Amino acid sequence: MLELAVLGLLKEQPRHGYELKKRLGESLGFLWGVSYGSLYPALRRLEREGAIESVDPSPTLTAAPIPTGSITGDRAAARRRTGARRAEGSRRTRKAYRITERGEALLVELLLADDERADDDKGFAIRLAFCRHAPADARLRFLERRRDALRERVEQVRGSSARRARAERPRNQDRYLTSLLEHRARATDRDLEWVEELIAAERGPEELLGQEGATA
Amino acid sequence: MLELAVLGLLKEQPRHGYELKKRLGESLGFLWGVSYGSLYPALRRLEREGAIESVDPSPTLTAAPIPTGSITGDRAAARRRTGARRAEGSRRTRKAYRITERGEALLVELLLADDERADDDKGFAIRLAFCRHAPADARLRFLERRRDALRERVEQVRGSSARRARAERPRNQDRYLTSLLEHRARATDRDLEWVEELIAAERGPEELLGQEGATA
DNA sequence: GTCATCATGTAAGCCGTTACATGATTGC
DNA sequence: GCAATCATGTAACGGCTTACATGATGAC
Repeated sequence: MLELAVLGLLKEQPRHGYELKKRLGESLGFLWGVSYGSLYPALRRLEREGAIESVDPSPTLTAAPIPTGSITGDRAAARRRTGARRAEGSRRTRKAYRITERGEALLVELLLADDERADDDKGFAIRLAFCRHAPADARLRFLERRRDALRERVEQVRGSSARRARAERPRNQDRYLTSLLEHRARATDRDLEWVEELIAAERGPEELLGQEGATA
Repeated sequence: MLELAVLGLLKEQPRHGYELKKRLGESLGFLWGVSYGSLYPALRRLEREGAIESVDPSPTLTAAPIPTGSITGDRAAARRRTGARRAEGSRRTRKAYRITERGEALLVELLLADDERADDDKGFAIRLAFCRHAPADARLRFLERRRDALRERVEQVRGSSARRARAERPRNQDRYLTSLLEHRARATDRDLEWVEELIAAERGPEELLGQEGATA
């Protein structure tokens, strides 16, 4: 999840850890709080796997022809000050990363991965927030998968209610669980409608948004 | 969370681990999957803390006058077979627990604890499913707390949308995040309404449910 | 020169998971 | 006597958190 978010943000532009955390907090703060204790290890992990690479230090570049050496402008300023981060010395000061081709593949893979979180509300929300960085077809599959999961859930909740109605007519002293079940059923129905709208918009953007067409 | 659920179920009646897991899976399976790997350690933890106690083995009882020696009936049968679980030998066969007074206090405490999960949807759902085992006043405070958290969230989401509208008019290529925010705002509004209904029902059960009044 | 902020990292811990090991009871 | 299932437990790991340690830079 964290890795997906990192890759998503790095696809926009190279950034360093601190900035990533700030960005994450700004856009997803309401459903997620990332901490350094997980962010930095994640960055090293991703670098080890070749999904991202440290930008700036040397001419050993594996990937594409992106103009090296300017992250935001103040990156260049920082170099002027410190002397290119001491060329190779004691490390410290900011370390920016850029996404690689492997990273872009990983982004799609993570978006479509069906770990436990695939059917999880929060997991879906986070994925959705970053799915714009994935190609259109992956995005569509992602949404359809969610739709299917929700449909299944609707069935399930219905079954569950039915079972309860049958079995627990005697000791039915828990109106809380009942109410929870009902509320969840309604919420799931709405989630489903929403996702179906998203899918429709994905397929025929012409009439549903005047802003712009397909992104990828 | 797990401990809360365990205490809740044990308040109904004494049970052993395996049974607890089954019950948990039945009633909350749709939002939770408990595993032995966490259940059994939790039981030992709770026993160590004096929140629950092993039922049956000896006449060293700390708590109330509950008829010892019959958990479901087949408990007695099991004893007949194995010889009172070998009195004190190699342990094995079922080990049932009963909630203590300390445990009942802990149940209330956990219900009202404001750890991170207090403002968390899933956390609330699980608590709600078991809050019927808490006294009425604790239940009411629990619901009010949730209501307040949701109200705050509504504000927050509104603020967030406003900030986005102001700041990101230029590079607004993410209709996904926008849609997510809107959907969440609506969902939160509905959650709030729902909780307010629960609170109303809690306060004046007369007209809202014909089944039974306050439980505790 | 010192304080706030930017920036990177480590260590310990929490709360759960899966996978595995083992034993007892029941039904056939 | 053998399989299914009931029943209890351990080990290793996962992903994330908090708290802590440290260092660089810029403002005053």
